[in-house]
Amino acid sequence: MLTIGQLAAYTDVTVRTVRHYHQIGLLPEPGRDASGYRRYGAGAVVALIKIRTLAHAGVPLSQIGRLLEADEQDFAAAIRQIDDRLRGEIERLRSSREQVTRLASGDSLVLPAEVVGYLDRLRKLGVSERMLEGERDGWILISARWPDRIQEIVTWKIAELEDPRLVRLYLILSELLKIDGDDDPRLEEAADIMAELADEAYAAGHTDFGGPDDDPLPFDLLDSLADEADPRAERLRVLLRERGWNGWTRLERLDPPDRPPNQP
Amino acid sequence: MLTIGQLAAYTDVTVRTVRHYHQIGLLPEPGRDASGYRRYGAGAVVALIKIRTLAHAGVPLSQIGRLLEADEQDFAAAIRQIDDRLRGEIERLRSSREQVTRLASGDSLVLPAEVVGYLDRLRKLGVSERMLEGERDGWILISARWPDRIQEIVTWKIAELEDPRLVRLYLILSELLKIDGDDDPRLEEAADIMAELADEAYAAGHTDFGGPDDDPLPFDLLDSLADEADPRAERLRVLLRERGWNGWTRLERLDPPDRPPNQP
DNA sequence: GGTTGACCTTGACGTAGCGTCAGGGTCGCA
DNA sequence: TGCGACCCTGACGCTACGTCAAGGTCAACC
Repeated sequence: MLTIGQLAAYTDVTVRTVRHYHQIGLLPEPGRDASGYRRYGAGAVVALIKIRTLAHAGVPLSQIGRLLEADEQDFAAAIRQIDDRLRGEIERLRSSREQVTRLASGDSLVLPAEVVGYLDRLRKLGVSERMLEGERDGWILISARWPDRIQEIVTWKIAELEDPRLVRLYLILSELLKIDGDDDPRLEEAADIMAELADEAYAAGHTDFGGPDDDPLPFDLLDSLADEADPRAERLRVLLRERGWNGWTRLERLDPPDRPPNQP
Repeated sequence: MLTIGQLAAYTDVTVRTVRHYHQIGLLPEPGRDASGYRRYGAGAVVALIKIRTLAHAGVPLSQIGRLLEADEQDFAAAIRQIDDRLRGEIERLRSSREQVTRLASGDSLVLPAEVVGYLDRLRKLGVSERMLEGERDGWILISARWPDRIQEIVTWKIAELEDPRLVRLYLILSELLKIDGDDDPRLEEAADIMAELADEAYAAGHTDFGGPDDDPLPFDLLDSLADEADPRAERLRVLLRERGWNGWTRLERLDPPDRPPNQP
């Protein structure tokens, strides 16, 4: 006859685990010896091994009791179900792991590799770290909303960087973020560039500025992300309104144009 | 500005989760509007996405805070650690799943396929289901103790089945289990066969009857498993002692032989 | 025969990451 | 003016045990 410790050691579980199984009625309480110690026979070892095997496979303890008493058909069905759960769980972990391996550097935090490439590109162009942090946060929002289209979007953004005016825009904003002045003339230059680019795109018939669907929330979020990062973002929006464009990360043509604008 | 429900929907977590992250200080409490509702900006969305990504990857919430503030080096180290954990977890689940797929039939409950084959073999020889259940339990003990040697052991047991006397022994025991009689003469015949086989093996120089190591516990367990299954097992042990053999699943030569034995 | 250390007993609280009421107040719309 | 869908705090529940606490027991050693 075994003590609880010997039983636990033999079946490679903890003593607490055995007692827990008693508590929930999964393993029957054995008889006691003269001093009140539990004494186990071989049957308990077998029962505990069965329980342990199923529990280790992720079967909820609440199901194991029924499972061990089920007939072959029910058992097989339950096993299939458990296997499905396991497969799903493995898949979930596998994809999590994929995500995590992308987190090797701070830059790629929760961002797909494509976006990291884009950010690196900006960095090489001379965009400041401060600006890059803002970009990064923006891309986090974008990646969260359109995880499937992220490659397409990045490709498009990279192509846009061919235009030196856009690069200039980035560098201006980058510079402005470094200083504190509230009315730097370069803010106007930035607005000029943005409006100019928007005008051209509009003329070329591109109407879906900035995004592939109709949900305005992501764009509002991107806008307010900029606002939270720097108060001058709002000033820039005002300048853009003066030039006939509403919004910020997704520009909308103001029709009829209201320049000068009525600021509320 | 978003309400907590909108934030949760956008980041694909539950409202309760957001509140939980506030509680443990992982996500800062935002400002409140006039009626006490929490109002979130875009920064909160970004922060929550970061948290969610790490949490989903299995990073403990208690580490996520530090992780998000760590520098690139610490971050990379932590990520490696997390990746290791994930890999281990996946491996564990994968092996669990392997185990579970073996559980397709009741027979194979927690038993490797080789053993199931052996049990099938016994069944075809005409061994009763009652007897098979006992065998099954015994093999569970054996598989638990020598998982690596199970193939070897099964192979050896299958080879032994070539001897018609052993088959006869199984069938006798099988028959005896079906009836209730306490002193069937076939019990003596069984003991005769067992002693005869043991004598031959002893003469041939096989000293490790029944098992590949010196730990007596598994054999004691196997013996008492038989005792628990049927009280006549003890009677059989007595008969074996009379024939010069001690034990049951692992026979030991009594030297000097003490026949007739002194029963206590 | 006393002491020590490893075991056993019950009981109860702690853990992680939320889910799920309960008992309220609020918003927006017909 | 209601109604349903939100929001608030507080608190208990869940899984599968881990981990004290406060005792009793066993075996060995001095």
